[in-house]
Amino acid sequence: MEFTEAKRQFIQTWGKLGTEWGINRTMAQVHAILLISSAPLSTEDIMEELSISRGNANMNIRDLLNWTLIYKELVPGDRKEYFVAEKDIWEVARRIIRERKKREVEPVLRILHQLKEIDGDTSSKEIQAFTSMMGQLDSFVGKMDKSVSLLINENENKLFSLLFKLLK
Amino acid sequence: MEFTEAKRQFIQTWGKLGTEWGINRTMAQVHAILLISSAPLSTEDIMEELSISRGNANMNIRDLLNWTLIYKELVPGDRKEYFVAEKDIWEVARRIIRERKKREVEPVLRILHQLKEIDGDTSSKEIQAFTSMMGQLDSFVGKMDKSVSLLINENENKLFSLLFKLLK
DNA sequence: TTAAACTTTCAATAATTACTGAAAATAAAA
DNA sequence: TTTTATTTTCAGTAATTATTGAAAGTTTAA
Repeated sequence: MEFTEAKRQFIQTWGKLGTEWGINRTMAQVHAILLISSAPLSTEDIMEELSISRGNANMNIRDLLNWTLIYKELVPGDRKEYFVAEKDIWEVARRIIRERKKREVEPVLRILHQLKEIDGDTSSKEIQAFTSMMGQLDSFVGKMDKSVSLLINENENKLFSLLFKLLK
Repeated sequence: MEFTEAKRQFIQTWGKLGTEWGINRTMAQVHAILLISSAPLSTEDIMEELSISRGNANMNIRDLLNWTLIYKELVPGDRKEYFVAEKDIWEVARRIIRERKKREVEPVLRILHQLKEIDGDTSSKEIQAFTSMMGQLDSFVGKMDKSVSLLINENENKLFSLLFKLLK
Protein backbone atom coordinates (compact mmCIF):
# COMPACT_ATOMS: atom_id res chain seq x y z
CA MET A 1 0.00 0.00 0.00
CA GLU A 2 1.15 3.51 -0.76
CA PHE A 3 1.78 6.05 2.01
CA THR A 4 -0.86 8.59 0.97
CA GLU A 5 -3.50 5.89 0.79
CA ALA A 6 -2.44 4.39 4.12
CA LYS A 7 -2.64 7.79 5.76
CA ARG A 8 -6.09 8.44 4.31
CA GLN A 9 -7.27 5.08 5.55
CA PHE A 10 -5.90 5.61 9.03
CA ILE A 11 -7.54 9.01 9.39
CA GLN A 12 -10.82 7.56 8.21
CA THR A 13 -10.61 4.52 10.49
CA TRP A 14 -9.75 6.60 13.54
CA GLY A 15 -12.63 8.95 12.79
CA LYS A 16 -15.07 6.08 12.45
CA LEU A 17 -13.95 4.52 15.72
CA GLY A 18 -14.43 7.90 17.36
CA THR A 19 -18.03 8.30 16.21
CA GLU A 20 -18.85 4.76 17.32
CA TRP A 21 -17.69 5.65 20.81
CA GLY A 22 -19.42 9.01 21.02
CA ILE A 23 -16.52 11.21 19.98
CA ASN A 24 -16.87 13.82 17.28
CA ARG A 25 -15.54 12.43 14.00
CA THR A 26 -13.52 15.52 13.15
CA MET A 27 -11.91 15.65 16.57
CA ALA A 28 -10.78 12.05 16.14
CA GLN A 29 -9.49 12.80 12.65
CA VAL A 30 -7.50 15.81 13.79
CA HIS A 31 -6.06 13.61 16.49
CA ALA A 32 -5.18 10.96 13.89
CA ILE A 33 -3.33 13.48 11.73
CA LEU A 34 -1.29 14.73 14.64
CA LEU A 35 -0.57 11.22 15.90
CA ILE A 36 1.15 10.28 12.67
CA SER A 37 2.78 13.61 11.90
CA SER A 38 6.53 13.79 12.31
CA ALA A 39 6.37 17.59 12.57
CA PRO A 40 4.20 20.09 14.47
CA LEU A 41 1.20 21.22 12.41
CA SER A 42 -0.57 24.57 12.26
CA THR A 43 -4.31 25.14 12.13
CA GLU A 44 -3.99 25.77 8.42
CA ASP A 45 -2.16 22.51 7.83
CA ILE A 46 -5.01 20.70 9.54
CA MET A 47 -7.72 22.65 7.70
CA GLU A 48 -6.10 21.73 4.43
CA GLU A 49 -5.47 18.08 5.23
CA LEU A 50 -9.10 17.48 6.23
CA SER A 51 -10.76 20.13 4.04
CA ILE A 52 -12.52 21.73 6.96
CA SER A 53 -13.19 25.33 7.95
CA ARG A 54 -11.10 27.42 10.28
CA GLY A 55 -13.85 27.48 12.89
CA ASN A 56 -14.21 23.74 12.90
CA ALA A 57 -10.47 23.15 13.06
CA ASN A 58 -10.12 25.64 15.90
CA MET A 59 -12.89 24.11 17.97
CA ASN A 60 -11.63 20.59 17.67
CA ILE A 61 -8.03 21.56 18.36
CA ARG A 62 -9.26 23.32 21.47
CA ASP A 63 -11.09 20.20 22.62
CA LEU A 64 -8.02 18.04 22.05
CA LEU A 65 -5.99 20.50 24.12
CA ASN A 66 -8.57 20.23 26.92
CA TRP A 67 -8.26 16.46 26.84
CA THR A 68 -4.46 17.00 26.89
CA LEU A 69 -4.11 14.70 23.93
CA ILE A 70 -2.21 17.40 22.04
CA TYR A 71 0.11 20.24 22.99
CA LYS A 72 0.81 23.72 21.67
CA GLU A 73 4.25 24.19 20.29
CA LEU A 74 5.69 27.58 19.49
CA VAL A 75 8.12 27.81 16.61
CA PRO A 76 10.65 30.61 17.19
CA GLY A 77 10.26 33.40 14.68
CA ASP A 78 6.76 32.30 13.72
CA ARG A 79 3.57 33.87 15.02
CA LYS A 80 1.36 30.88 14.26
CA GLU A 81 0.64 28.22 16.83
CA TYR A 82 1.69 24.69 16.04
CA PHE A 83 0.39 21.48 17.57
CA VAL A 84 1.88 18.11 18.38
CA ALA A 85 0.17 15.02 19.74
CA GLU A 86 1.14 13.02 22.79
CA LYS A 87 2.74 10.05 21.06
CA ASP A 88 2.97 7.55 23.90
CA ILE A 89 -0.09 5.41 23.33
CA TRP A 90 -0.30 4.28 26.92
CA GLU A 91 -0.34 7.87 28.01
CA VAL A 92 -3.02 8.64 25.41
CA ALA A 93 -5.18 5.78 26.65
CA ARG A 94 -4.67 6.82 30.25
CA ARG A 95 -5.81 10.35 29.54
CA ILE A 96 -8.85 9.33 27.53
CA ILE A 97 -9.94 6.88 30.19
CA ARG A 98 -9.32 9.33 33.02
CA GLU A 99 -11.30 12.05 31.28
CA ARG A 100 -14.26 9.88 30.32
CA LYS A 101 -14.39 8.38 33.78
CA LYS A 102 -14.49 11.84 35.30
CA ARG A 103 -17.01 13.30 32.88
CA GLU A 104 -19.33 10.36 32.29
CA VAL A 105 -18.93 7.57 34.77
CA GLU A 106 -18.53 9.37 38.07
CA PRO A 107 -21.76 11.38 37.74
CA VAL A 108 -23.63 8.15 37.03
CA LEU A 109 -22.07 6.54 40.07
CA ARG A 110 -23.21 9.41 42.29
CA ILE A 111 -26.77 9.09 41.00
CA LEU A 112 -26.90 5.31 41.37
CA HIS A 113 -25.75 5.72 44.91
CA GLN A 114 -28.67 8.05 45.67
CA LEU A 115 -31.18 5.89 43.87
CA LYS A 116 -30.46 2.95 46.15
CA GLU A 117 -32.36 4.66 48.92
CA ILE A 118 -35.94 5.28 47.99
CA ASP A 119 -39.02 5.74 50.12
CA GLY A 120 -42.02 3.49 49.88
CA ASP A 121 -43.48 0.09 50.63
CA THR A 122 -40.48 -2.23 50.84
CA SER A 123 -42.71 -5.23 50.35
CA SER A 124 -43.65 -4.04 46.86
CA LYS A 125 -42.21 -6.26 44.11
CA GLU A 126 -41.53 -3.23 41.93
CA ILE A 127 -39.58 -1.41 44.58
CA GLN A 128 -37.65 -4.50 45.52
CA ALA A 129 -36.63 -5.07 41.90
CA PHE A 130 -35.60 -1.47 41.51
CA THR A 131 -33.56 -1.32 44.68
CA SER A 132 -31.86 -4.60 43.94
CA MET A 133 -30.84 -3.45 40.45
CA MET A 134 -29.53 -0.13 41.77
CA GLY A 135 -27.46 -2.07 44.30
CA GLN A 136 -26.02 -4.35 41.62
CA LEU A 137 -25.22 -1.48 39.30
CA ASP A 138 -23.69 0.68 41.97
CA SER A 139 -21.47 -2.16 43.10
CA PHE A 140 -20.54 -3.15 39.54
CA VAL A 141 -19.78 0.31 38.24
CA GLY A 142 -17.87 1.09 41.41
CA LYS A 143 -15.70 -2.00 41.03
CA MET A 144 -15.05 -1.38 37.35
CA ASP A 145 -14.20 2.19 38.10
CA LYS A 146 -11.73 1.18 40.77
CA SER A 147 -10.15 -1.52 38.65
CA VAL A 148 -9.72 0.75 35.69
CA SER A 149 -8.09 3.34 37.93
CA LEU A 150 -5.64 0.79 39.18
CA LEU A 151 -4.93 -0.47 35.70
CA ILE A 152 -4.30 2.90 34.11
CA ASN A 153 -2.05 3.97 36.91
CA GLU A 154 0.26 1.02 36.33
CA ASN A 155 2.70 1.12 33.51
CA GLU A 156 2.54 -1.11 30.49
CA ASN A 157 5.07 -3.74 31.41
CA LYS A 158 4.07 -4.14 34.99
CA LEU A 159 0.43 -4.39 34.07
CA PHE A 160 0.77 -6.92 31.35
CA SER A 161 3.32 -9.18 32.87
CA LEU A 162 1.07 -9.41 35.91
CA LEU A 163 -2.15 -9.70 34.01
CA PHE A 164 -0.91 -12.45 31.76
CA LYS A 165 0.71 -14.38 34.55
CA LEU A 166 -2.54 -14.14 36.39
CA LEU A 167 -5.10 -14.97 33.79
CA LYS A 168 -3.41 -17.18 31.25
CA MET B 1 -36.88 10.04 47.05
CA GLU B 2 -40.10 8.64 45.75
CA PHE B 3 -40.19 5.53 43.55
CA THR B 4 -41.71 7.16 40.46
CA GLU B 5 -39.15 9.93 40.57
CA ALA B 6 -36.28 7.50 41.14
CA LYS B 7 -37.41 5.41 38.18
CA ARG B 8 -37.65 8.47 35.94
CA GLN B 9 -34.20 9.52 36.97
CA PHE B 10 -32.68 6.11 36.37
CA ILE B 11 -34.17 5.85 32.87
CA GLN B 12 -32.90 9.32 32.08
CA THR B 13 -29.41 8.64 33.45
CA TRP B 14 -29.07 5.35 31.62
CA GLY B 15 -30.18 6.99 28.38
CA LYS B 16 -27.67 9.78 28.79
CA LEU B 17 -24.83 7.37 29.48
CA GLY B 18 -25.85 5.48 26.34
CA THR B 19 -25.67 8.52 24.07
CA GLU B 20 -22.30 9.48 25.51
CA TRP B 21 -20.97 6.08 24.51
CA GLY B 22 -22.49 6.00 21.05
CA ILE B 23 -25.63 4.05 21.86
CA ASN B 24 -29.05 5.23 20.80
CA ARG B 25 -30.74 6.97 23.72
CA THR B 26 -34.05 5.18 23.29
CA MET B 27 -32.39 1.78 23.12
CA ALA B 28 -30.65 2.51 26.42
CA GLN B 29 -33.91 3.73 27.94
CA VAL B 30 -35.83 0.65 26.87
CA HIS B 31 -33.05 -1.39 28.40
CA ALA B 32 -33.29 0.63 31.61
CA ILE B 33 -37.02 0.02 31.91
CA LEU B 34 -36.62 -3.70 31.46
CA LEU B 35 -33.68 -3.87 33.84
CA ILE B 36 -35.76 -2.55 36.70
CA SER B 37 -39.04 -4.21 35.84
CA SER B 38 -40.14 -7.05 38.07
CA ALA B 39 -42.47 -8.36 35.35
CA PRO B 40 -42.15 -9.00 31.60
CA LEU B 41 -43.28 -6.00 29.54
CA SER B 42 -45.04 -5.81 26.18
CA THR B 43 -44.23 -3.44 23.35
CA GLU B 44 -47.23 -1.37 24.39
CA ASP B 45 -46.05 -1.11 27.98
CA ILE B 46 -42.76 0.23 26.71
CA MET B 47 -44.37 2.63 24.24
CA GLU B 48 -46.46 4.04 27.02
CA GLU B 49 -43.69 4.28 29.61
CA LEU B 50 -41.42 6.23 27.25
CA SER B 51 -44.10 7.93 25.11
CA ILE B 52 -42.63 6.61 21.88
CA SER B 53 -44.16 5.23 18.71
CA ARG B 54 -44.71 1.59 17.93
CA GLY B 55 -42.09 1.63 15.18
CA ASN B 56 -39.47 3.11 17.43
CA ALA B 57 -40.24 0.70 20.26
CA ASN B 58 -40.14 -2.24 17.89
CA MET B 59 -36.81 -1.30 16.36
CA ASN B 60 -35.07 -0.75 19.65
CA ILE B 61 -36.46 -3.92 21.17
CA ARG B 62 -35.16 -5.77 18.13
CA ASP B 63 -31.71 -4.29 18.59
CA LEU B 64 -31.67 -5.24 22.26
CA LEU B 65 -32.62 -8.79 21.28
CA ASN B 66 -29.73 -8.86 18.80
CA TRP B 67 -27.36 -7.78 21.53
CA THR B 68 -28.97 -10.52 23.69
CA LEU B 69 -29.50 -8.01 26.46
CA ILE B 70 -33.19 -8.90 26.57
CA TYR B 71 -35.25 -12.02 25.89
CA LYS B 72 -38.68 -12.73 24.48
CA GLU B 73 -41.06 -14.26 26.93
CA LEU B 74 -44.36 -15.78 25.93
CA VAL B 75 -47.22 -15.55 28.38
CA PRO B 76 -49.59 -18.54 28.03
CA GLY B 77 -52.99 -17.52 26.76
CA ASP B 78 -51.70 -14.20 25.45
CA ARG B 79 -50.78 -13.47 21.86
CA LYS B 80 -48.57 -10.51 22.60
CA GLU B 81 -44.86 -10.87 23.01
CA TYR B 82 -43.35 -9.89 26.34
CA PHE B 83 -39.77 -9.00 27.08
CA VAL B 84 -37.45 -9.41 30.05
CA ALA B 85 -33.91 -8.17 30.51
CA GLU B 86 -30.88 -10.21 31.46
CA LYS B 87 -30.57 -9.15 35.08
CA ASP B 88 -27.09 -10.39 35.93
CA ILE B 89 -25.02 -7.25 35.50
CA TRP B 90 -21.80 -9.15 34.92
CA GLU B 91 -23.46 -11.04 32.12
CA VAL B 92 -24.82 -7.77 30.72
CA ALA B 93 -21.34 -6.22 30.74
CA ARG B 94 -19.83 -9.32 29.19
CA ARG B 95 -22.30 -9.22 26.31
CA ILE B 96 -21.92 -5.51 25.64
CA ILE B 97 -18.14 -5.76 25.65
CA ARG B 98 -18.12 -8.87 23.48
CA GLU B 99 -20.42 -7.27 20.93
CA ARG B 100 -18.61 -3.94 20.73
CA LYS B 101 -15.28 -5.67 20.50
CA LYS B 102 -16.53 -7.75 17.61
CA ARG B 103 -18.26 -4.92 15.78
CA GLU B 104 -15.93 -2.01 16.40
CA VAL B 105 -12.53 -3.03 17.70
CA GLU B 106 -11.69 -6.09 15.64
CA PRO B 107 -12.17 -4.36 12.27
CA VAL B 108 -9.84 -1.58 13.42
CA LEU B 109 -7.28 -4.13 14.51
CA ARG B 110 -7.34 -5.78 11.09
CA ILE B 111 -6.78 -2.44 9.38
CA LEU B 112 -3.97 -1.34 11.69
CA HIS B 113 -2.26 -4.61 10.97
CA GLN B 114 -2.34 -3.92 7.24
CA LEU B 115 -1.25 -0.33 7.62
CA LYS B 116 1.97 -1.35 9.30
CA GLU B 117 3.31 -2.49 5.96
CA ILE B 118 3.47 0.34 3.50
CA ASP B 119 5.61 0.83 0.42
CA GLY B 120 7.98 3.74 0.02
CA ASP B 121 11.21 5.31 1.08
CA THR B 122 11.94 3.93 4.54
CA SER B 123 14.36 6.75 5.22
CA SER B 124 11.53 9.31 5.00
CA LYS B 125 10.71 10.89 8.37
CA GLU B 126 7.01 10.91 7.53
CA ILE B 127 6.91 7.24 6.69
CA GLN B 128 8.95 6.33 9.73
CA ALA B 129 6.58 8.23 12.01
CA PHE B 130 3.56 6.61 10.42
CA THR B 131 4.91 3.10 10.59
CA SER B 132 6.03 3.53 14.16
CA MET B 133 2.62 4.77 15.25
CA MET B 134 0.82 1.95 13.44
CA GLY B 135 3.09 -0.49 15.24
CA GLN B 136 2.37 1.06 18.63
CA LEU B 137 -1.35 1.14 18.03
CA ASP B 138 -1.53 -2.38 16.69
CA SER B 139 0.36 -3.68 19.67
CA PHE B 140 -1.64 -1.63 22.16
CA VAL B 141 -5.08 -2.39 20.77
CA GLY B 142 -4.13 -6.03 20.44
CA LYS B 143 -3.05 -6.24 24.07
CA MET B 144 -6.13 -4.44 25.33
CA ASP B 145 -8.31 -6.66 23.24
CA LYS B 146 -6.70 -9.78 24.63
CA SER B 147 -6.84 -8.54 28.22
CA VAL B 148 -10.47 -7.61 27.97
CA SER B 149 -11.24 -11.03 26.53
CA LEU B 150 -9.54 -12.67 29.44
CA LEU B 151 -11.27 -10.44 31.92
CA ILE B 152 -14.79 -10.89 30.61
CA ASN B 153 -14.40 -14.63 30.44
CA GLU B 154 -13.62 -14.82 34.13
CA ASN B 155 -16.37 -14.58 36.66
CA GLU B 156 -16.81 -11.75 39.07
CA ASN B 157 -15.30 -13.21 42.19
CA LYS B 158 -12.33 -14.83 40.56
CA LEU B 159 -11.53 -11.66 38.65
CA PHE B 160 -11.72 -9.28 41.50
CA SER B 161 -10.09 -11.29 44.19
CA LEU B 162 -7.16 -11.75 41.84
CA LEU B 163 -7.11 -8.24 40.55
CA PHE B 164 -7.15 -6.68 43.97
CA LYS B 165 -4.60 -9.04 45.38
CA LEU B 166 -2.41 -8.18 42.47
CA LEU B 167 -2.70 -4.45 42.18
CA LYS B 168 -3.41 -3.19 45.66
C1' DT C 1 -60.37 -19.55 4.88
C1' DT C 2 -61.33 -15.37 6.88
C1' DA C 3 -60.81 -12.23 10.36
C1' DA C 4 -58.59 -10.30 14.14
C1' DA C 5 -54.42 -9.45 16.77
C1' DC C 6 -50.14 -8.35 16.52
C1' DT C 7 -45.37 -7.21 14.40
C1' DT C 8 -42.43 -5.23 10.96
C1' DT C 9 -41.03 -2.00 7.54
C1' DC C 10 -39.92 2.32 5.64
C1' DA C 11 -40.74 6.93 3.40
C1' DA C 12 -41.47 11.26 5.28
C1' DT C 13 -40.29 14.25 8.93
C1' DA C 14 -38.33 15.87 13.17
C1' DA C 15 -34.58 16.43 16.32
C1' DT C 16 -29.95 16.58 17.13
C1' DT C 17 -25.37 17.41 16.17
C1' DA C 18 -21.64 19.34 13.45
C1' DC C 19 -19.77 22.82 10.27
C1' DT C 20 -19.10 27.16 7.84
C1' DG C 21 -17.58 31.67 7.22
C1' DA C 22 -17.34 36.12 8.37
C1' DA C 23 -17.02 39.38 12.11
C1' DA C 24 -15.06 40.34 16.59
C1' DA C 25 -11.33 39.78 19.65
C1' DT C 26 -6.58 39.29 20.71
C1' DA C 27 -1.65 39.47 20.20
C1' DA C 28 2.61 40.77 17.99
C1' DA C 29 5.22 43.81 14.97
C1' DA C 30 6.09 48.10 12.79
C1' DT D 1 0.07 54.16 18.60
C1' DT D 2 -1.51 51.77 14.15
C1' DT D 3 -1.20 47.93 11.33
C1' DT D 4 -1.07 43.22 10.40
C1' DA D 5 -1.31 38.35 11.63
C1' DT D 6 -3.65 35.14 14.02
C1' DT D 7 -7.28 33.09 16.94
C1' DT D 8 -11.93 32.82 18.68
C1' DT D 9 -16.82 33.10 18.56
C1' DC D 10 -21.32 32.16 17.00
C1' DA D 11 -25.63 32.76 14.09
C1' DG D 12 -27.06 30.48 10.21
C1' DT D 13 -26.95 26.30 7.65
C1' DA D 14 -25.89 21.63 6.48
C1' DA D 15 -25.44 16.82 7.56
C1' DT D 16 -26.54 13.15 10.30
C1' DT D 17 -29.28 10.42 13.15
C1' DA D 18 -33.65 9.14 15.26
C1' DT D 19 -38.72 8.94 15.19
C1' DT D 20 -43.36 8.68 13.54
C1' DG D 21 -47.31 6.53 11.70
C1' DA D 22 -49.58 4.18 8.43
C1' DA D 23 -49.41 0.35 5.26
C1' DA D 24 -47.80 -4.24 4.50
C1' DG D 25 -46.69 -8.53 6.49
C1' DT D 26 -47.31 -12.34 9.69
C1' DT D 27 -49.40 -15.36 12.96
C1' DT D 28 -53.11 -17.37 15.50
C1' DA D 29 -57.83 -18.53 16.34
C1' DA D 30 -62.46 -18.97 15.02
